[in-house]
Amino acid sequence: MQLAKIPAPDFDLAMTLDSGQVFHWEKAGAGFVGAIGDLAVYLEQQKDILKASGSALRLDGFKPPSFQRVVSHYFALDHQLAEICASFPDDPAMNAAKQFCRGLRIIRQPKWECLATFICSSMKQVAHIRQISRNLRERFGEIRKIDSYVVHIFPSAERIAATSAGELRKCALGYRAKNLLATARLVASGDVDLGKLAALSDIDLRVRLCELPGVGAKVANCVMLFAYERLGAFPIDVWIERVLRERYFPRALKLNARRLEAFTQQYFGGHGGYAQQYLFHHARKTGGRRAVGARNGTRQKR
DNA sequence: CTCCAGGGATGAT
DNA sequence: ATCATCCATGGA
Repeated sequence: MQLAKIPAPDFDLAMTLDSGQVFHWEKAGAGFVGAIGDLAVYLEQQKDILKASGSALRLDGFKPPSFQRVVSHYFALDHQLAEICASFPDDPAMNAAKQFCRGLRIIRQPKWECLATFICSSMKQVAHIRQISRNLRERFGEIRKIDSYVVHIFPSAERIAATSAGELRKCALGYRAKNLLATARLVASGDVDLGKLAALSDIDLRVRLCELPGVGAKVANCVMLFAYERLGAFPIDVWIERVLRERYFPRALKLNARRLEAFTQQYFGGHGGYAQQYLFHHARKTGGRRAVGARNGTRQKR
């Protein structure tokens, strides 16, 4: 197999793929197999070199230089990580996360795939989101082959729109099935043009995304960050909320979502999305989960 | 403001 | 083998 060699300094492939922003890459041999849009891809990292091979359904006009550009763009190898990290606030929680997450990048995901996946993510944990993504792809996604691997790419909005809520439920979507179906229909019909939304301001984009079934503030911010390159978008899930409460507001009792959001916007600044991703990944991987022995009765009241 | 559906992976017992 | 826990949106 022929592997393109792509320079990738300041990049940690494994950590990036395991940081809760993308859910379809699988370990394979010394690397990972997955897809970038319609393109099946195998990847492995050796120090500062990313080795990659890809195969499309249509072989015409597909040349290595453009393939390398596709991979570099997807993994945002052009993001100036040093500058981004230097823009983070200087506090103990942030500094620990920054050190821990060296090489973690916010990647550029296809819009529909990202939106659909995060609609499915609501009330789910990473392992389960991966399972749902696999179910959807294996049931509805087109097949590609890369080397000896078989890859199911993410199904289009049109394909999802042509299914039924019952079919989607078989993919373990539960009540998310009707939201995914409704949003797929809006996108497939052209009533919503995800590409055109890219022209909107952050505020307007968030409003438009939140109009879609199954999309609230958290999912909208994830899609803005991971598919629209709005690096200031700061999704607040339970992990991040826990970090914020414990590390930034250890004494505050009344912190509603509105106040938290106002704080994150002004405190973390234009690269807040990166800061959030680093805090999130660090918390998730270092047992940030309050010592699982929440046994002795004291589950706070909610 | 509060309450809660909903369901599969995960880890504790 | 059973049981509690994790979780975001939207509606009551």
